[in-house]
Amino acid sequence: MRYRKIPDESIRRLPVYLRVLLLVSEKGTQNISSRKLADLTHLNPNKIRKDLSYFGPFGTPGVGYNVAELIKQIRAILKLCVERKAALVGVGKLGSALLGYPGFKMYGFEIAAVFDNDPKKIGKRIGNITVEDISSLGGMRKRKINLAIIATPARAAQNIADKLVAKGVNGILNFAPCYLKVPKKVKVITIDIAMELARMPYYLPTYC
Amino acid sequence: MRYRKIPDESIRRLPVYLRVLLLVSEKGTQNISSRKLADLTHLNPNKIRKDLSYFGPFGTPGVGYNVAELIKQIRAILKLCVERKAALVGVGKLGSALLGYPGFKMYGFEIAAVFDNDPKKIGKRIGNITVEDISSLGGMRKRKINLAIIATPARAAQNIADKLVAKGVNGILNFAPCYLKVPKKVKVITIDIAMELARMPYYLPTYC
DNA sequence: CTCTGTGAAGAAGTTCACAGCA
DNA sequence: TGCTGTGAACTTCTTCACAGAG
Repeated sequence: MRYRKIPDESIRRLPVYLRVLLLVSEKGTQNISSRKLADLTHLNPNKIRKDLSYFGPFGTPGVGYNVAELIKQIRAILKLCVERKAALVGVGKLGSALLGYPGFKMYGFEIAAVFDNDPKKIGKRIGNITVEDISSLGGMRKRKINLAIIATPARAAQNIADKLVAKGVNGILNFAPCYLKVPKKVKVITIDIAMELARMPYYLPTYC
Repeated sequence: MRYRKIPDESIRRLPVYLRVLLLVSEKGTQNISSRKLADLTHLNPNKIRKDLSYFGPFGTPGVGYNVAELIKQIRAILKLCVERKAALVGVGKLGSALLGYPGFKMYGFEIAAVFDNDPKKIGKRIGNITVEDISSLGGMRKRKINLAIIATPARAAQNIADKLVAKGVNGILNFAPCYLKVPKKVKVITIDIAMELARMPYYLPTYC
């Protein structure tokens, strides 16, 4: 495989592959073909082979991919092979939901600290985590937290992002409906829930 | 403007434009240029003009776009000009958070019914809505609900999607981490929160 | 002058089609 | 035979660059 620029879209799909691979792995499946993977993900098998080929020849012609091996490889590509600690900022309804969200574990994420600015919430224990004052964002480096999840109102998000970046965070999952300005080295992924829903009616047959 | 296939990516950006237009509209701004819109959205001004030009010549050379007019036009394109009612299925932590989420209103969405299968939750009042038994999904058509939000565990999602489609729902916002098989006429948008986070480490400088 | 609208060029992403290995 | 890996073709999306309107 010669070097080529790897499409962001391919990176976006790797977690999809990982999810179904973990699923079939639990069922004891040893090998899986790109066609079977395509069935399970509803993607094109050519696309899947191409995506994987950017990183190496992981498969065996005539056989397919070894499930355990491919899981290991995708985890390595995505750098999921170490446990990652994230700070959650904002313990409103959405923040609380994320705190209890079981899905993060499968990719090796742990919410290791929780912050809010509401005095009524600070000091409160949720599960086995104590809500800290947002002004005490320090100690992130010491606690090896370099990811953060922002679940605050939009008006607070930029200010919090600035503070997080200053404290060494270099990846932010942002649920606030706004654009966050950060240094180039910091990666922001924004999930704007209402905005996702907003484009739905366009695809519906309903007239206006 | 001659007919061309409109990129899905352009549709995806229309709600972004709408959001910032509503924002500047509140501040009393009358007109806005593609360059200013680009500043506010962090997108390329050429791209913005191109996106809008697929639907008509909304701007005035030398002046820009009339904010109120463009808001009206984008709402029409996205078919957001009527109030849309959605059913929420699954009143766990995430479902509850979505029920109280204020962001839907700005695009004209209302959660008009809530369903769960937990007897402890059925009949309970949350805000001014009563949780209904999931087996009584009927009456959706009568209540003019044709959108649904699935916030259940993955194992339940497909079954619920089937029922929703049978009851006339033709747009589903799915938070369960799984692929939903639905008829072609039904539009599904899946938000897999953990999966979004899963591709973050790839972009970080951290070694594995 | 400023700013839109748009054909044309360029970049990115997908699919095809097949050589070659098991 | 079955399946991977991959150049090449194709499609989709983005950016450029500029004519023309205000």
